[in-house]
Amino acid sequence: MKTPILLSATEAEIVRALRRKGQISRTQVADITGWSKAKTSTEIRALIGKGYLIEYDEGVSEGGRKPKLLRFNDQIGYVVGIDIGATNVDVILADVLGNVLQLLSEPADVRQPPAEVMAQAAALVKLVLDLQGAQAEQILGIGVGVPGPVDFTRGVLVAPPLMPDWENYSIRSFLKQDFPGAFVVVDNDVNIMALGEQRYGDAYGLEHFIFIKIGTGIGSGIVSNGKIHRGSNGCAGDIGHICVDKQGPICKCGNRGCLEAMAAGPAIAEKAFRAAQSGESDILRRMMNENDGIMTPELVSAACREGDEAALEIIRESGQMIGDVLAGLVNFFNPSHIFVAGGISNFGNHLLVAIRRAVLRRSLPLATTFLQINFSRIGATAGNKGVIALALEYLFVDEDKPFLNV
Amino acid sequence: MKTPILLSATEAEIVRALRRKGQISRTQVADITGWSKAKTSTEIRALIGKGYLIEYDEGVSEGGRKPKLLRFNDQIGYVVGIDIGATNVDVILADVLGNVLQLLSEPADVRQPPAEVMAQAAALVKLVLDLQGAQAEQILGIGVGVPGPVDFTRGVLVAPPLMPDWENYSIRSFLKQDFPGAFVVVDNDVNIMALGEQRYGDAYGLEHFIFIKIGTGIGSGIVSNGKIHRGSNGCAGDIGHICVDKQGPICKCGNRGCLEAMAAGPAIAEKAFRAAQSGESDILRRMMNENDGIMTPELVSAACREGDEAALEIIRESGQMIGDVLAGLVNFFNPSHIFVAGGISNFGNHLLVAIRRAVLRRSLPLATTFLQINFSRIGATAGNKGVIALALEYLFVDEDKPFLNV
DNA sequence: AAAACTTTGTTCGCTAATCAGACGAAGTTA
DNA sequence: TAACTTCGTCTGATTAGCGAACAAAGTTTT
Repeated sequence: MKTPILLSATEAEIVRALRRKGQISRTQVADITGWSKAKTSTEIRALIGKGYLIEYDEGVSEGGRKPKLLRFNDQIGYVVGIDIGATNVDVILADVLGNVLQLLSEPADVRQPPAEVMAQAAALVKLVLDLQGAQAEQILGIGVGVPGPVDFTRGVLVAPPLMPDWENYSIRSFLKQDFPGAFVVVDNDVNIMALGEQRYGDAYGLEHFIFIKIGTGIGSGIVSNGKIHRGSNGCAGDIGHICVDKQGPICKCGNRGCLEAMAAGPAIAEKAFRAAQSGESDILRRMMNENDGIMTPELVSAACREGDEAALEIIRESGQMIGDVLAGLVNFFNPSHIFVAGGISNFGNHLLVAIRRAVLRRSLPLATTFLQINFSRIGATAGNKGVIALALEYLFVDEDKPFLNV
Repeated sequence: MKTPILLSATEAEIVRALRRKGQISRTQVADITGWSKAKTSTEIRALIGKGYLIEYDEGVSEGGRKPKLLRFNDQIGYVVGIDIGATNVDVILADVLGNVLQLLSEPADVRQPPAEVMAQAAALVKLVLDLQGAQAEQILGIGVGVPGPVDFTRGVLVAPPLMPDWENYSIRSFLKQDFPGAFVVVDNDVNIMALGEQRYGDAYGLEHFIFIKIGTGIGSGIVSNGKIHRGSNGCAGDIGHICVDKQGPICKCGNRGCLEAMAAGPAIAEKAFRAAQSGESDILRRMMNENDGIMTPELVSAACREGDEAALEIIRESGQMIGDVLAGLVNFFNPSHIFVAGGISNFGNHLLVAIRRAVLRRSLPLATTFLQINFSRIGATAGNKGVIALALEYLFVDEDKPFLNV
């Protein structure tokens, strides 16, 4: 099967309307597009004939005949999302409505050679297919998220710090071997989380926002004028190495005082380790001892919940540094919303309050008056939702506007 | 006359093609659009009939009959640009091809009430009309640049720090009184410089770049995915108050160590003043004495050209601080180019080198490998070109896509 | 419960948009 | 000078798309 599915300009407009509304009647399509009912009707008949749309239900009457509601035909096939994290691979099987049908997650190590990791991912894809009783040929498209900078049009990583072996490795080519009928779209993991938030989260319909993920590293996804801003090399949003303190500790990137080195998970664990050892915090010390002497950000989170002052202070410091950096970005970019996600977001409101306070203190009033800073409520699943959203984004494309050589 | 000129979707496509090429033959239009020659011919005949296009010359033969080249009809009227700076108002009269016909500049003080400044601008517009022997009715559109945050759709300033009286003052309404036939588009001055650079400068066709203006203040215009990024409140690009030193001097915004307060014109003059007084630099002292004891950035610039080490060090410091901030923005935004303009750009290569060095040191390799940082070669005139580009941008609009209530 | 209205979606005839191809005009090349 | 090219127009033929009428399936009024 040829994919992505090419649509004429008229068909593409119907699909756009349908995507916005989820379900739609013929009359609504005519209203939205401005076409005559006649044209609308024949166009939709054609789309149903091709198997892309189906009449699935009757809507409620508004004083007359009930409308027949249309939606995408979930029988035409599946989309797959592959969310490659630093330590895990998630594989999601969904129908073309975006409903998640199967979800598998496995530990994985992206420092391994790309062929191995991708083979693992491909095996998982075959597994979810089996679980669903589906065939590989039924996969229409695959969206892939990777924790590194991506050349979006080529579907290739460029100079990824976490996974140097992946340089110039073509994820698209690999997946094309096992799933020749499917198109493959690859993007950076944080961009994908931002996309997920925009499609299925609180960022729905927003024009300008920043999605920031704080875990082992710190990265961000940027949406400008409603579209993902990837930058000229696909590495936009890499805020982890913005300098917060010229005298700060040396980061693995070689510079001093990077945000990531001072405020992310490892830095938090490091500070907590010292607080535990020095006796500054009994709670942290106890927790660390119960954990074989290993300090983790999760323990700090637990200590916060118990009200441990040292742990709280560590979190506040992180929040302030993150907020200081965000303050500059708010001045520069003027987003309407900032969404915070990642392991660190489990630290709760203390972190958020510290971030907000730092941003408000250092940003211009005009930029902060309507600014909202919140945790992503879909947080941990934003990536999973995003890879599906990415695949669905390119499931139907306007034949007049070719965009990438999938 | 009704303006902006509304075009059907087909007509709009021809206009887009024409804007890209500047001049075009019917056959080229048919090739670009994919329409039949018949349709192309009749559509163009209609546009000529309405007076929007003219056949102005014959092109060179490519082995057969010579094409008749089309372009916009410069007889249909004029566009006006009003570039309001902190200390000057520039008024430009141009034809619809973007050729500057008249240009007047007058000192002005934006701290005056807006009605006065706008009256001055309107008088200048009438003056350029007289000089050209043209009538007010012939003005099709007016592009306005102002040194403050603009709500683009309303054509109104919001919370402008330099010009508080302008809050909620409608530039559009004022100009509509004197020039009821013209549409009015208002934008921030740095956005406009970025637009000028994109249309008439070295940024031609670039997708992602930052235009930074360094003068009394420091501001930037951002282009993402080929379009001006204005942010959710229209104040994106306001990088002058990003913090470079938490222990720095207090800025007029109330915070400490803002980039603007430490690296812009006044800070440079201040440092030079001290160098002159302390005797650290004889050249600066002499120059200041010859200037009635008043130190200005221009004097520092002159001292640099004479090789004064103290002056050069001041410039290097400014460059480094600007570069430090830009480094963060490069990581975040990943532009392909940064263009530097404003009074400070007269300081020459020492400044640029210091900026580049700081950016290269602190930004990620991937983001800097292909990054170019240069002075805007159209620099001082970028704003003038930008206001005309802005007016031309909305001269013809697609009737199906209303965008602003001009 | 029948009659009158409403809304949805299809059918049908007509108009206008648009195409392919022929053609004349105006060049260049052999 | 003849042969070929390219540009733009013109001419039927086709088709896309509209409005209006209509059938289907509701709801509201009487």
